[in-house]
Amino acid sequence: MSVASQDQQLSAALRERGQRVTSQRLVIHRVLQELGEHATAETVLAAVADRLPGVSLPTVYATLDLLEDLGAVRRVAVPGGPALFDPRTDPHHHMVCSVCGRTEDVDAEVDLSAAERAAGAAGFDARHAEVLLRGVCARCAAAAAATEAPRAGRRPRS
Amino acid sequence: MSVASQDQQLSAALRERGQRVTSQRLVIHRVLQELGEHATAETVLAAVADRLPGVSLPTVYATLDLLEDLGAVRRVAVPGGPALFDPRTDPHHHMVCSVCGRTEDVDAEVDLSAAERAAGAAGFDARHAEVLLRGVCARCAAAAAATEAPRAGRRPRS
DNA sequence: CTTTTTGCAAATGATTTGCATTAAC
DNA sequence: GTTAATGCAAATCATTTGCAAAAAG
Repeated sequence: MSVASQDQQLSAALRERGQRVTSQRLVIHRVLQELGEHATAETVLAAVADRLPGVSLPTVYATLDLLEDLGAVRRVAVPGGPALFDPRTDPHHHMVCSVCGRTEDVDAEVDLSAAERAAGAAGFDARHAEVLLRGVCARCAAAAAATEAPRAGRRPRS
Repeated sequence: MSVASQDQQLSAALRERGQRVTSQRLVIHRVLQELGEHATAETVLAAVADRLPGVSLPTVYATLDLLEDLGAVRRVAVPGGPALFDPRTDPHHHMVCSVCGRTEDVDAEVDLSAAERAAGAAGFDARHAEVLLRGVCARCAAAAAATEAPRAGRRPRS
């Protein structure tokens, strides 16, 4: 899909909700698409700053929030880390490394209908479903094997 | 399982790792079991305070962290909210209301092996997998229907 | 006795809010 | 013109850290 047509779609969606089409919204949306990968609000701000001097973090947050609401972006909750915003909106899953926080996509066919049905039965209107994996990434596993580190007291987040 | 035997298990696990068995650790563990539902660190602190005057939040956090590591507790990442600690360790899933943040269990049989395999192929050692549903809970859906509220500007977390 | 845990106070980091100004419509 | 959106600075909230005192082994 072309950049122009993406802008079109976003503009249309905004107008339909009676919200305004601003350069910030368009640029932030584009930039996240171009990044192509999960990004924190800070990262988005940095990437946007070139093209739109003076953008503020609050605006980035507000816009990402809005885009999530519009279904144009998916928020990935990383336990104990800043939120990640994922430009991919097609069905896929995530794995999060408990050690370093690294978050990556997992492409796999999983039938989530049973979970959606159960939620629906409880009166919950599910707008989105994904699998979340927690564990240790290859890099950290290797590092741990090498270090064979101590383990005590208050544990650092690494 | 009796409270005493749970204490035993935890004590054994701690000793095996060369860590100390303290009353804080035992009580926090017990209390979370007794709460039976997802709780924030604050909630745990409040519940623990009765039986263990003087406990501090840092200790609660450190202990919940440790319990998670031991597999005695599961941390549920709620996007844009405080972390929840779930005493249930048997396989189940979660749904989070995007409006009020309410988080509930979802019991459903879902085959996650495809996702685990995909992660493993990427060198990721998955220690845990669950389905995360995001949407609107029954209560908030009803409230929204009644209010038919405005929608603009920076959006409150509600 | 030695080393880990704890409590306290203070720091940090992410995200949100108040408010005056600017930009959309 | 009106009203929503933005930028800025300051506030808030969750979580973590430094350090000396207390407790476990």
